[in-house]
Amino acid sequence: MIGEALKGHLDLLLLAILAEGPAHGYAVIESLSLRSKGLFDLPEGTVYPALHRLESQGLLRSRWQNDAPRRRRVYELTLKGQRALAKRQDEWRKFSKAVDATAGI
Amino acid sequence: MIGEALKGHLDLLLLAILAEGPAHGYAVIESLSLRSKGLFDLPEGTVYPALHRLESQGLLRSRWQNDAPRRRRVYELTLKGQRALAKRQDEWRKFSKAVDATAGI
DNA sequence: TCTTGACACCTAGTAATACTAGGCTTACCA
DNA sequence: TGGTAAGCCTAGTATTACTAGGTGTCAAGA
Repeated sequence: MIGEALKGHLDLLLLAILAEGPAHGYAVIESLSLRSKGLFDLPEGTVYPALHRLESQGLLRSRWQNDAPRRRRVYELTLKGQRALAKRQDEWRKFSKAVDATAGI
Repeated sequence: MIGEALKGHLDLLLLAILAEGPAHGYAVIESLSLRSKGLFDLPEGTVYPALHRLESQGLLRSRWQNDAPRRRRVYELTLKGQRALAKRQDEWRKFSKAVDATAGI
């Protein structure tokens, strides 16, 4: 339902969720839905590849958790990821302010 | 400098600019830059195809202006475009609110 | 026992879209 | 007369979210 709107902002959301503590993919999806009150109800095919991308960029680190009832890959922010989050939050503030100003919001 | 952030929101910006009155492409580009204080400094290759797309969707109507010193294609909102703008403004408000809530802004 | 559904992960391919990089013409000014 | 700004255009590219499939485990109910 959100169409193309999310493009370029998903990374910010994922990093922000994981800034509150390590979590596995499925939990991230639920947090996104919860915090956005259902607006960001993202399919797994969106979130998992994005997490892989962020990890390959060094913004996240993951490990397999074997003591859980089911196998889970738990992600957490790296230092680089924390810095990237701060930068993206700042960019988002500027961006949304500029859209507001331009679109007459 | 805005990268992928704009994806899915450009239409809103263009419709909002043209809601203030008819304008030609080049002027739209300048208005965008001005209103966003330089953040939305978009290349022509971004704006012209987008205007064509909006026109093909029936949200804009264009006519060639021949009395100007140079030939210009002047765009204006259709009724459908006005309704689309209102809808997209509403979507943007919800979207940006949800990002704020999710990203800890 | 069998089946359903939630949990939990994955990937190949698709569609949409902003942008790059070119090209064209006309007017104006030094 | 040569350059620059105004003004338009499009073919191709890269990125990215999503679709649509797949795998397997576990718990609860029929």
